[in-house]
Amino acid sequence: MENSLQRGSQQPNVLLPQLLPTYIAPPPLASPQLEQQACNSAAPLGPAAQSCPPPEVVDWSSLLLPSTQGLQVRSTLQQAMAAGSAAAGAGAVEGGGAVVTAGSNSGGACGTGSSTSDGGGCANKEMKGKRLGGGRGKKKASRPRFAFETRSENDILDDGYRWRKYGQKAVKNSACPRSYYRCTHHTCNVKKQVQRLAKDRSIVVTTYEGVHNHPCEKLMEALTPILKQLQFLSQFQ
DNA sequence: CGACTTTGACCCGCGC
DNA sequence: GCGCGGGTCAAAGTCG
Repeated sequence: MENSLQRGSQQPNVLLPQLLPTYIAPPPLASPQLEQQACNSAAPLGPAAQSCPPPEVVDWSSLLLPSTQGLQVRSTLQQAMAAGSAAAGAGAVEGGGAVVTAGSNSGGACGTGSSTSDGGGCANKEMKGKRLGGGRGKKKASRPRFAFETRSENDILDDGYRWRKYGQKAVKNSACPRSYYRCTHHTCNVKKQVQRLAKDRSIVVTTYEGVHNHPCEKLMEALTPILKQLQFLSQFQ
């Protein structure tokens, strides 16, 4: 295991734009469509992929710029998102390479697809029996969900929230495994899927599902001093 | 010791 | 009805 990468804080040390799914309520898409979009963007190989417009490609590194440029991009993306990503096709924000550091999520080969018989891993297969009561599996939740692409060397975008990985799976027609993350906040049930494009591994497809019901700690941290400064300065006007 | 990742197995929806 | 594939669970392992 090489989870020596981002232990404790899956986030890279770079604070990505907080625009993400958070309080910009993502447009509730018709779930089937959305799912398909997310699907297609994640594994655009199938024939159906053609019918689905490509999601936005965002260069996070540009968003990190302290200048207004970053803000511009943000607003652009926000608009795109607000415009209803289902309609997609929205303007693609694209840029050069990413500056983001911190190791990628390794991932790599895992029990692929329909569970390879590896022999390693789970020692006690008895736990199979235990699991019977867990009626979860795939539930087509009609929660707000949207996907977008980012160009980054990082699999995990630091959107200011903390995520816990709860699964990884190889996806059909894609050489890259898909990782599943869940917001670590107790009351928050937001999930996200992360997968690299098979044809262009520099692009990460992130699919968010749900809306955070709690403030973004990092955002608040970052904004607090600024707000204080603004308050202070406003006294002299 | 707690938080997190890894990873095989399980569950279930959907297409055929 | 069956099989496939995606999504989730949870034990085990790792790390700070």
